Amino acid sequence: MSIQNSPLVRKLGAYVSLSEPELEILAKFHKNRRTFADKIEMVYEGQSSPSAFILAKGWVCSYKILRSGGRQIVGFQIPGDFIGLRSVLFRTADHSIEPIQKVEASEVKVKDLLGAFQTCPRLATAVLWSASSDEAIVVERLVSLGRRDAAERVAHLFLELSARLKLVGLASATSFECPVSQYHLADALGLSAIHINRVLRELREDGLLTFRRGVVTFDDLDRLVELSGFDRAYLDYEGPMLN
Amino acid sequence: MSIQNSPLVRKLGAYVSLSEPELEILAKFHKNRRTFADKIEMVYEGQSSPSAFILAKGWVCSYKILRSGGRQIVGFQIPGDFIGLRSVLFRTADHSIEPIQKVEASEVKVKDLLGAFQTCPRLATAVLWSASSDEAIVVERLVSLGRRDAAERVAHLFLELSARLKLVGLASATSFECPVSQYHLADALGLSAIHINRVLRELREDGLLTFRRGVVTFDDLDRLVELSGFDRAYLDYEGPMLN
DNA sequence: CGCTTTGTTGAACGGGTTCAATTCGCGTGG
DNA sequence: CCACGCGAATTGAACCCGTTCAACAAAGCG
Repeated sequence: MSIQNSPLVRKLGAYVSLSEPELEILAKFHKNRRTFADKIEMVYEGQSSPSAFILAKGWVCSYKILRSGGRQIVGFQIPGDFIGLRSVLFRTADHSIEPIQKVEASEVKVKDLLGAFQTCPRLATAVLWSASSDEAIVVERLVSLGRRDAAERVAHLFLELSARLKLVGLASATSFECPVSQYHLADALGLSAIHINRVLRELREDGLLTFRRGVVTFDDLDRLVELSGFDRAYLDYEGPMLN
Repeated sequence: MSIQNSPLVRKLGAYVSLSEPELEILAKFHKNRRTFADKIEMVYEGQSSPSAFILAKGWVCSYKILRSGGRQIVGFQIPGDFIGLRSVLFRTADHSIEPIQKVEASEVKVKDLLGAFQTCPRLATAVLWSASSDEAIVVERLVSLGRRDAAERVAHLFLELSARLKLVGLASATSFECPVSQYHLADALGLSAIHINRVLRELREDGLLTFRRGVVTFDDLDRLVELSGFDRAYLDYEGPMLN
């Protein structure tokens, strides 16, 4: 895959139009490609000097473990996403990161990243933009956990994932591959896996969506949007905002 | 107050040591001081080309309204905090912002901000750092809403606020002024105001903390930290990380 | 082919909500 | 100075969404 078509460039290019030298730097970041097996932490909470990664293939989730034993998944990352940027900036990981399936990712050193910011300020702006976009996603999930019921949460999460996957060409209008288990969904949405199961059945029987064998299919997109209060605009970008 | 002692400089300086020209730019941002009355939105969801602000005095909250009528408060901002940065970057506000009491804030234009990034890349880095710190706070609240019960949520929020207020010199070791109502707490923590009231009573009767007449007092800090699973480190910075 | 992980279903329980009513604190005007 | 009004705080009782415990089925994998 050429650098122009990599998921990362596709994403950052949506915020800031990138020039040759900037593309070169990003190309350099794409070296050091490594493979990680699923269920083995890439970063663990409390780790010092953790690495950041650019995810090239496969999904990972970032989460926190509570003393009580519970787990809260903060988000799912898909190809093109930065992983662990915050942890790198703060020198200590404030959350763990685990592949959901076998993944490929490029390691990015703090020094290289901050160095690139000095050379190409526009890159810093693009990354700030990307980080803000990630925050918008976390905020939207916060709203889900705070004020939406179980069915609304599930519908909203799948719509969010669909929108993000479409951006990097990994989802069609009504369907996408989704490698997460019902336990993942439970830990992401603040519910029990048992209840997730029941809600998925209801959504299926109501003709809203089907999640089976790692594939999500929207059976009635309009009603899903209506049910979950999903804002169709919130992950839509119409060309670079900084030229 | 000199620019060196403003809450904003105090905060950004914790991430990146700032040079003269950088301080000058920040000083310029501090012009345009405006006053806002409480309960009147400074920014409303969906607003196009909203302004960003640097909060100088008083508290505000940012929130989203759901079609169902419910409200989810995403966070409370205190003096020194950036407000609406994300909305400015995306040209459209994805949340509303409302003063909790009468506040003073300086307006910051997108153009000036992005311009400053070109001139002073270190400033872009500092703002990225600050934004990452804000995200860490949102993530921690996400964990609360997902996996902590009502008493843990309340305790954790007050400990978080205390840590942030201490950074800008607005809290003592065991007490701080907190202008929010029980309705604010409910909307921030995904609970009903009625339940917040009961939980506050329990915390008080158990000798853990007292919230009365706009003042929070920690009656037993250690047990509060233990109860809520608060990470004492997560808002602690030990000097600039970029010199 | 056996074992582990994931998915599925039933029944009892419980934390938190909702509805309804009362009280407190405090600024405002008579 | 007191009556009034209004938002915020309190309390009680019934209800419900989602949990927990327990069991079993299905799918994936070495």
